Amino acid sequence: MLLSKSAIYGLRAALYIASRKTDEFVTVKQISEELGISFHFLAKILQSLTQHGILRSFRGPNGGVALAKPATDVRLADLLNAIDGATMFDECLMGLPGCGHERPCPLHDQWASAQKQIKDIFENSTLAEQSERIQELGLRLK
Amino acid sequence: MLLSKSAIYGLRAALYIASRKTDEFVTVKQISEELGISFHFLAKILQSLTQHGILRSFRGPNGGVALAKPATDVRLADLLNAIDGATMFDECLMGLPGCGHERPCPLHDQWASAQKQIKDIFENSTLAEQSERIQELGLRLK
DNA sequence: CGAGAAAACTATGTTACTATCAAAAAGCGC
DNA sequence: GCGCTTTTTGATAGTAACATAGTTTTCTCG
Repeated sequence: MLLSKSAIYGLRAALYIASRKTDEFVTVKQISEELGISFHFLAKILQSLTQHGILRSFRGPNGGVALAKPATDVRLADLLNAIDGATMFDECLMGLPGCGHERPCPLHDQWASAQKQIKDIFENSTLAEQSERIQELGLRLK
Repeated sequence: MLLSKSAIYGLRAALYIASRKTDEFVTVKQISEELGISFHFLAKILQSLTQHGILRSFRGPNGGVALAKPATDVRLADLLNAIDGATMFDECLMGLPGCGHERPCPLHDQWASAQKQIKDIFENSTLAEQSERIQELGLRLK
């Protein structure tokens, strides 16, 4: 699996929040029910998004979570980074330390190309763009 | 990590064997020492390659493992398949069941493109080609 | 045939990820 | 202030991947 479950859940939840197009807070419970994700598990994931300044949260009645900044300012890569820390975008396919242009592994060149393409998916797209697409095309998060 | 440790070790070991350009048997111990991989762990991986008809093995003195068929007939994808079974080449990036052209997830199209490129790396290259490159360019397996 | 060498098999331990639960802290409204 | 709601935090299991150790089986060669 390319992404961890945590990353996938966090991604879907963030897209769900952004697609609502409102600043109102949503409860974690509602998100978990809408997307079919374990409430407690999701709560912990969203918590780390909050700590990384991607979401803001309020407790108590009418509380919940919301985006901490405009959806145009949140790249998908930021989400993955906040959730899983180091990603596989820069790792050698064969796990060799110090693999690079000077001391390449056998698959280095081909992998570098594919790697760039994957990297671009997450670095060149924002929550805003994606939620736009979701609403226009009626894409699913579940 | 895109590939599991098992897959990486198996890949490197297979390339090592193919690069020797001889039909003589190599011991698992020698491979494990040359590549810096745990002997027992590697033995288990090579065992499954043997069971899938990619390697052949002999016990006892002068025993060891060798390719079961010409290196030109072994695609890298065959190795991954034998080691890990189902790969991530056909999975949805967001883990949604039934994600496809009709009911796509938000990232489906972009991912499908990157996915194809990765798939090609493993399906369109054989042990023969890669070991050729390794010897010509002096690439490293460790 | 017996000794040694090597793969094959079985078992155990370690770590990280996934998932769930329970309690605490914080905020809202009456 | 009190009770309710909701996030936050900490603790606890289950599971799979990673790693190591030991034992058994099979083969070769003297």
